[in-house]
Amino acid sequence: MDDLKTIDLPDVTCGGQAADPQACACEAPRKRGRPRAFDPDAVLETVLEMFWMRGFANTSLDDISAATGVSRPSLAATFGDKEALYLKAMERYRNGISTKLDTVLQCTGRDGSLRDIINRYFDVMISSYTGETEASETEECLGCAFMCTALNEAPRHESIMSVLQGTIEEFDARFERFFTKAQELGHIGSNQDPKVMSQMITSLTSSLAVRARAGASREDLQKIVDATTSFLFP
Amino acid sequence: MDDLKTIDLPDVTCGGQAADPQACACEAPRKRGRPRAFDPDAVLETVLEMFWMRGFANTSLDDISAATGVSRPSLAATFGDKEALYLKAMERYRNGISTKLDTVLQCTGRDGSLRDIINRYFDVMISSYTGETEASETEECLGCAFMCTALNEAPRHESIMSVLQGTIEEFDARFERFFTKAQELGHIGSNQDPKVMSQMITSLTSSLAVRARAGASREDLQKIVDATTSFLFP
DNA sequence: ATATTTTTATGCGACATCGCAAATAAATAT
DNA sequence: ATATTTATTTGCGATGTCGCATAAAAATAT
Repeated sequence: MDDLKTIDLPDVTCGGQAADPQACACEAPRKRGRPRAFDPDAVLETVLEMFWMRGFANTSLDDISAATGVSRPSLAATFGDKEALYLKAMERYRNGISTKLDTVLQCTGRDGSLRDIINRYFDVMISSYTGETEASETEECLGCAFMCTALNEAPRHESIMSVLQGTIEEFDARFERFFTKAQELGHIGSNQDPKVMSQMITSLTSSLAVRARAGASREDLQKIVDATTSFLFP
Repeated sequence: MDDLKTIDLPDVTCGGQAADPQACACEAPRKRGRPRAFDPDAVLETVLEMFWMRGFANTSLDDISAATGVSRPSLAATFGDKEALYLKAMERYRNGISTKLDTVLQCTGRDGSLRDIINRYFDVMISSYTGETEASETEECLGCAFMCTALNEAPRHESIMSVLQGTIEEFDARFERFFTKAQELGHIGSNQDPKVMSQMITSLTSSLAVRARAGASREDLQKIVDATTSFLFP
């Protein structure tokens, strides 16, 4: 259970100094004290996987320390307390998805039909939720790392709650922009409401996340998506 | 934060012996040993509220013992370990909702149009998710007690995972039956697919649960429902 | 070389959490 | 009345969890 999936972010390794001191090609002026012995970004990746599968409360700092090889005091010095660490891991997660969606949800002139774009979108999400990126058939039921854990903690952590709200708003806004533009380009009729369309998409997305967590396979989810999209975009 | 909402189940107090020994009107032959000093069903109600707002891992048996006045050994003797207690509380929760849906989702000859029925359904769910049953304006963000907690624990508890799967299947099946019957009665066209319709409803339901947990008000959710239902049932 | 800065290593202490065991209490059966 | 059954009470012990404090290590600045 070590290779969940690698979300490749725009490599911001520097500033956080990589494990190998000289390996960092960028022009960051070496900081003064003892250099870090670990890559914070790699640690966040591991931390994300742990929170994803165990949740916030079930993941102890000792567990994280053991899994990453970074001592607890070092974790605290780098990321802050457990809640801050969780938020940073989730920020990473959301950024990873967000950049993928930036690529997929481009509704310029013609990158295929609207339905194709939406299908590509769901393909990305299904991959993320099932962990079946290419051929890495993981046994685990992933779902959405943020939803599956944040819903549980939201009432107890003001910060998590507000990030949860923000994420939903951001998602809504993204799709409203998308469908508004799609309408301007004539991909959907002027009688349709972009807000309603985006509600359909976000609803289905949350449903996929839940079903994936409950063990639904890529095929199961794909069927649902196909049925819905052929209904919405006939 | 004590009065979340009272899910009134068909009163099965007996068999579990109420607090007042003589108050039990039913013909259950008094059991042999010392009678219970608490009502297991009332305890389950409190336990449900606690798990709902705190999640499984964040709710300790000591917390529950303190909140209910029942000692930990008594809890263990009555309900089993923490996981069993959680499952029983959630079973109670699901039963409460299920019986409400039995009432609401009757698609016989004419109890109003299909759209009215669906609107009644969402009204029940919104009430449940926001806790605003009549005038009990609770500040808390409820969401779905089961979704918000079970998604977090599913990978770690085989039993919770399987109940989660079962709940989803049951929900799907319920709506498929509903729309199939609605189609037979001519409420939706024969060109429409009951399976797709039920997917739309369950998707929107999960979306409402998530949004409610993130702080959406009844009005917020109602807007989304109205927009979607007027799209689906024009 | 020495000082300064930053990270790492080790460990302590307070508290929470759960399972379990033993003693006590309150009812019914004989 | 006595025995039996079931619940309750009390408390111990092992483990997990987190924050913090202190000492050591590895780099740069002067």
